[in-house]
Amino acid sequence: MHQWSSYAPHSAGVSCGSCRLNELCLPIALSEGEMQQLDDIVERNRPYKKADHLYRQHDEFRSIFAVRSGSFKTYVLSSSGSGRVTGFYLPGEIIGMDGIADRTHANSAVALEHASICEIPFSQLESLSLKLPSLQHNFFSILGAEITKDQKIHTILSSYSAEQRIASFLLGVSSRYARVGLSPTRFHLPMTRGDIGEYLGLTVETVSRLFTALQKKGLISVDNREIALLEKDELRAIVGADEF
Amino acid sequence: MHQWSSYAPHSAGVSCGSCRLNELCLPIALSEGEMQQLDDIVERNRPYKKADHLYRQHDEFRSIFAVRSGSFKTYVLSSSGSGRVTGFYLPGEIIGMDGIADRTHANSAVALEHASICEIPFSQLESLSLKLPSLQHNFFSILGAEITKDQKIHTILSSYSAEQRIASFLLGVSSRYARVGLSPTRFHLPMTRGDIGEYLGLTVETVSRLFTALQKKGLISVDNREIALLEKDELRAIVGADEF
DNA sequence: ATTCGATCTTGATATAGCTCAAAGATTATT
DNA sequence: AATAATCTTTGAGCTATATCAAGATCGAAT
Repeated sequence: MHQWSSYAPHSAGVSCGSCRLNELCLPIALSEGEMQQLDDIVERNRPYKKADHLYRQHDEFRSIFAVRSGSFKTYVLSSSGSGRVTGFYLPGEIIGMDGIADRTHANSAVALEHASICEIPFSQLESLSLKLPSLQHNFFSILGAEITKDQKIHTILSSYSAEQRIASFLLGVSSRYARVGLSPTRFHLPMTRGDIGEYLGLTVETVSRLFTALQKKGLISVDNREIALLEKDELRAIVGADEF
Repeated sequence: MHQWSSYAPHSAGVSCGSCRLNELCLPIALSEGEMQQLDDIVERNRPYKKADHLYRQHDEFRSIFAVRSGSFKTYVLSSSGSGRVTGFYLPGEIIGMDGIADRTHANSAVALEHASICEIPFSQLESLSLKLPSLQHNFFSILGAEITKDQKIHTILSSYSAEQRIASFLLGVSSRYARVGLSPTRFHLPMTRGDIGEYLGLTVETVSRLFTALQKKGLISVDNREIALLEKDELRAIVGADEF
């Protein structure tokens, strides 16, 4: 499946136990012994370059992947050829659950920048989950979180204005960066305006215009893909009270 | 949580083993002994009347539910009070997975008509899944299918025209009815045009107009909520080659 | 360093679907 | 059976966002 470079597969001495993301990932609340068993099935592949695919639509589903560094987008190709982005995955997040149900990936996943992942072969994860109740529980929670996230996007797409979508998107990225200890107010967007548009059901032009508009209102500052959230409360107000 | 009428809880002699939906539900491919163990944790509550809630947004998550008969919708209330429908659930489908991640339901679920369900307490399902590999496997698949379904709606909402959304919706309902052995070409819609609109990100008026338009084109026939799909291939063509 | 392709911005115009409005049909309630 | 409430349809006009177009900027590759 993967071509191995001279890169040592288990380079950087990385293990779940030593990973700074282990409290956000599959091993949450696992004992040391349990984590070791999980570690034994995790494959730490070579890093991915920008535009490398993790898997492609219709590929056989074999593993789920935890993003260790960098970022990915998932997308589907419509018959007309134009893709639609279905998700963005940042460090500490899990990709590939779209293949569980029918053993075939429903999306393609591609790196947006240099990135590294932990590959967890699904059949081994299933077996181990039978032995480690906390692991089974964690994995159920991760699947549940993906469901909740997707349903939230459903609400966003079915009822939010373009401005609300963009505000909601920026706040979402902000809290996802915060989760892994990065700044919630200044961050780099790894995806293009076009990607954001496809994800939110808007055109590139609308995304660009709204970035400009929010900047003119003083709510954010935009320097190409460097974003600063200057007035989070006002962004929240745009989205509507409930969120974030 | 539930008020018990004089209705006998395990009425109708129903068990997973005797349920005509067991090949579409949690017990797929379970041995007789395994099915019996699952049966022991399933609670078959009194039927629900139209507008009865199965659970409400923010309720503590305790169980998932399999629809035995009738149908439900799930929805969220926005701060502005207007609800947005997040899903419809027909016989043989599972509701409540929106509560797994943070132990609190993200949606409300309400019966669209007289309906009955099987309640499966989640903690018992987790315990039993540790003992029955096939059950764990099935539940992973069901969660995965929910994820795949939600991502498909994402694509629909982010890129389809109103006509494509309606065509896709009707074809989707059709195949869901077919799955439980009902006619894929003539069926009753349990939800209002307004519900469909909220679900698809359209207004009632647009939904109504498109039903009329598709009828005028001869692709469907509409008699209030009785729908007949007359030209499935043309509906598929509207949606775009790939689907259904 | 230069070039080429990709990405981003901004403007002008078009349109799909929304909003407002009102009447008709269906379903629930007394 | 009558009444009320909800749901559905249809029309007319409006607006948010798409489309089309053209420059400007960025960044990867030579």
